[in-house]
Amino acid sequence: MSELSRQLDLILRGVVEVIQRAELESKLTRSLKENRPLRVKAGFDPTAPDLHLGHTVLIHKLKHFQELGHHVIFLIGDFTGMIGDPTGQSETRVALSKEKVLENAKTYERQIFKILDPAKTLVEFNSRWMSTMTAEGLIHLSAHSSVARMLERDDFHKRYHEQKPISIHEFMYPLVQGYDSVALKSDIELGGTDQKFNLLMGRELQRDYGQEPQVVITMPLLEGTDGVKKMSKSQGNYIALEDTPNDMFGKLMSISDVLMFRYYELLTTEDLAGVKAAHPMEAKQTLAALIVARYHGAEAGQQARVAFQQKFQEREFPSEPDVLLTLRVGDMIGIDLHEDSDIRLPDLVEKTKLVPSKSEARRLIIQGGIEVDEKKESDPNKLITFKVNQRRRLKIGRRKFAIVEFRPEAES
RNA sequence: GGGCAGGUACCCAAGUGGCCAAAGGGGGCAGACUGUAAAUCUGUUGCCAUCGGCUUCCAAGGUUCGAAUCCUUGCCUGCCCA
Repeated sequence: MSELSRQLDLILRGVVEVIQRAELESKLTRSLKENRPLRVKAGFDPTAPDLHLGHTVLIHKLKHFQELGHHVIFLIGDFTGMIGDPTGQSETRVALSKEKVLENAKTYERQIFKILDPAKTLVEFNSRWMSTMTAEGLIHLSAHSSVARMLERDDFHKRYHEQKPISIHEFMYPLVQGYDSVALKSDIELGGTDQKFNLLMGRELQRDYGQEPQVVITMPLLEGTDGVKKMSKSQGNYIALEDTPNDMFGKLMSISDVLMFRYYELLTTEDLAGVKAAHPMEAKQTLAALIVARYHGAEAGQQARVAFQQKFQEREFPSEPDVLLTLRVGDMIGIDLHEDSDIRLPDLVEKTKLVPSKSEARRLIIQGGIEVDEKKESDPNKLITFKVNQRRRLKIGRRKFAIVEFRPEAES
């Protein structure tokens, strides 16, 4: 197998689309002949510091390029982050302070370097060239595209037809992202399929600025834990790389069986036929353990698996409760320091802060979602009695646990 | 600048003077069930409370015994015309 086809093989694995395939081949050929690595760019928004599994689809593809000896550029869109990606029209994003961006960038680096080789990765910020661009420059840049062109973009198009607001500044987003490719002279840009428009804008701008246009490679979007919408911070359906092992494991266990195969396909190199043959629950636990192990180490993967089995399959009280609550005299009714003191059950549940309001606590009790010391309590007027220094174990709903103790004397 | 249509709970969306804490759907939560925090079914989903009370329908005023609903002003969004 020639070096060219070996590289193509790895590069094309799992991709959705390459624009243009022929250009990719000629770039690779030239790169090999001149021994000049290609510049491969992928951009990320620093609005929240958490990377999630959805991002790793892209990062893994970057990793492939890195293994083939190309230059990988991890672009942090600190400037574009201030514009706010037009997807999800509701909330206006808060402008990030410089310190916050730097802080987020640090977090990013820590996370991506679990996959990428730090020595071979160039981390860039697009504020480097964008924050010094003059208003004149910006207007010149915006002259490179048209409103009609912008409205071709699917989400703009939809919003326009649904009579939903589109702000002018949102049109700037693709332009700035495209200009990043000009500034970085990138040969290839990677992105999710939803980024296709922005990625293509890079090609157009590069052409306008007299550069050879980049090759665009799109990767599938990973569905979030709900199995429908793409994984994203704003949807709350994400699994962050820095989730605790137990959280990560639990979230992975909550995905549907169908979604499990998708995750296997995009996030692991496991043999898919073997996965389908296995028992679904076993397969899901294996997947969860595998992914936890990658970001937290092999041992953490095993531990998370054991903890999960303990907490959910056998429904045991976990070794680490979510909350440790200490009751004081003021919390109790019928106080007698030498004997027992009582507290109303809804008050007790509410005080753990694991429930948003007392009404909610009351509902949970009536619906049978509360256990005190392994015993279901469904009377909302029930008084729970505590002896001095007594500890009780409280289970709230399916997966919240608290230990409550009554200490009349303040300590420390 | 002018004309028109809108702004309802976490989201979408019904409601055009009392029967409205506000239909329906989604999402969330709980229970049952299960191989799982999958799927399915059932219940529940403003706050406080024992009956009952309190604060909500963009905001501020007003009309009325009574307003999500009518009026005024303002803010926001979309469309059309300039």
